[in-house]
Amino acid sequence: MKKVFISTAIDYVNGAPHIGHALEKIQADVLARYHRTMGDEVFFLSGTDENSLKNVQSAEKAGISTKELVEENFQKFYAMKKALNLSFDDFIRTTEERHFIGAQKLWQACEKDIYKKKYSGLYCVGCEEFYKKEELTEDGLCPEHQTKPELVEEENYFFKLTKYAEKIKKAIESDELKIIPESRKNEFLSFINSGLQDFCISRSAERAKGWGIDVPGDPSQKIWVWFDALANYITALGFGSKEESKFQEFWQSEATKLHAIGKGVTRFHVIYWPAMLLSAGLKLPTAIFSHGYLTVDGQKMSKSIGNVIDPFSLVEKYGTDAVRYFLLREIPALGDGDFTFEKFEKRYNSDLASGLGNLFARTLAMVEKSGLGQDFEVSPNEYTQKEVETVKKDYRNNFINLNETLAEIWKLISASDKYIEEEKPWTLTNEKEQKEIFSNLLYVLKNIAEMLSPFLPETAEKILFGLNEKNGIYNPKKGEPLFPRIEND
RNA sequence: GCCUGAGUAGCUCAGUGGCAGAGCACUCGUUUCAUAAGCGAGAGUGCGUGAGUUCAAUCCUCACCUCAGGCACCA
Repeated sequence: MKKVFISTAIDYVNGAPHIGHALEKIQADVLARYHRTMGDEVFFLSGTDENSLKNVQSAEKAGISTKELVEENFQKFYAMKKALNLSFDDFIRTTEERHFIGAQKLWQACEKDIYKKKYSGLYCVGCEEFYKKEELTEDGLCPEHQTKPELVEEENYFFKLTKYAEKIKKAIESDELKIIPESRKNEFLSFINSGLQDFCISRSAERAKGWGIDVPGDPSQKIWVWFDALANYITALGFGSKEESKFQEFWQSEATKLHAIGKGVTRFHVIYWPAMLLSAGLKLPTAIFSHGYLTVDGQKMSKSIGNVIDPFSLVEKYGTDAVRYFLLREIPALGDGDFTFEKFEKRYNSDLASGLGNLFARTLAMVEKSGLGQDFEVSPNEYTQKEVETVKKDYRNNFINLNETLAEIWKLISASDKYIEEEKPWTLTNEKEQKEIFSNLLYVLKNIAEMLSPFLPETAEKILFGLNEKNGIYNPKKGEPLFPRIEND
């Protein structure tokens, strides 16, 4: 049995989740469910990143404690699990003790590559942030406060990234660390070739306002959030704790280890994270699945434009599987995509209501009306079996391109509708002929449901429940429409 | 500014050195097993711009334009 570790990015809890967050979780969920259906043993992880300084700032703005803010927003992110039917095996918050312990252990494991260095930069007291010259206004002022930033010098810990450049490059080149999509691979190879520099992995506790994880042995410094955040993937598995069996099983083994992340943070996952792991003498992830971003009506989602789409209200209005379907089918798995209600409803009506839902309904209705629907023994003909096998093959080979895989499944739906039209089974009186046609249709529906189960788990279950099959014997019963049509006036 | 990728029907995209494709949307026809769903037909003439290579370019080369991404401490 293959072991598979799949993670989502851990979200930054200074606000509520939007549909872009939902996209990534759903994609990762599909991959996790897919591997389970293939018989693999899966550990699927998600979580929240709670140690960022930004949380401290957001809490101050909101006039509540950082802890309160983080707790409130964690709840909102965690709620996606139920709303979107996500099958996480574990959910880690970086403020949990197990994470603190593990992150500090990881730091210690990297200690030979960590050194202190003075760092100076332009610091805006108002923002409590360092700015680069380019980020300032033309007059060299803070863009937020229009004040002149101070030149601040701080001693921080740095990590010897340079030491691992070659090894990382080789891992990427050889696909030992596979970057999906391939197009990003070259981007990072050229990034490495342009020369890496050591990076800063701590900030002063004062600047962090006491929020975050202490640097082991130096409480005047906090671990930089990225070093801390990346560690979640292994601290959740018990790294650094007394009970490391999951860590051994799913990380330090030949297990597939895949991180699903947004394209904007790919660098941290293909360069910094591997370097940290190499330094600590640990295994590297095997694949980075770097998805694109969502726009709404062609525009970037932003609070000021007011076009942020809330996944919860979408689910409430259209249902979990409809939301999952739209995001998985309309948005290229590895590219950017656009959300509009118009597109959503179009997809819903044409693919789900008129396509899948209608095919299911008409098939069961026909079988029911024919009177053949009891203890129906299904034996599909060769042509049908072959057709299904062809789709299944593509399904397995190209699964990662989730939107294309769905399109492939839909070809079976369309073919079935054509088949029904050609055969017109309701006009037949010959029972044998009818039986053959229904046999083929029920068989296709069952396979569609099985292939669909990672994508639309509830719908797949409903279809299988309706087909009511045991050992090739079906007792179908028609239920409520899977996806009632959306009527707009 | 530099690097990479992309620019094809209303929309989303596939594709090939030799008469330009699919799905959705649209129009017409048709059917009733079905969620006013299905099926068939049709219209759409479009390969970013300019030049070059070639018997022949949407596909190759060059330049340009537009867009997206990357160019280190941003979850």
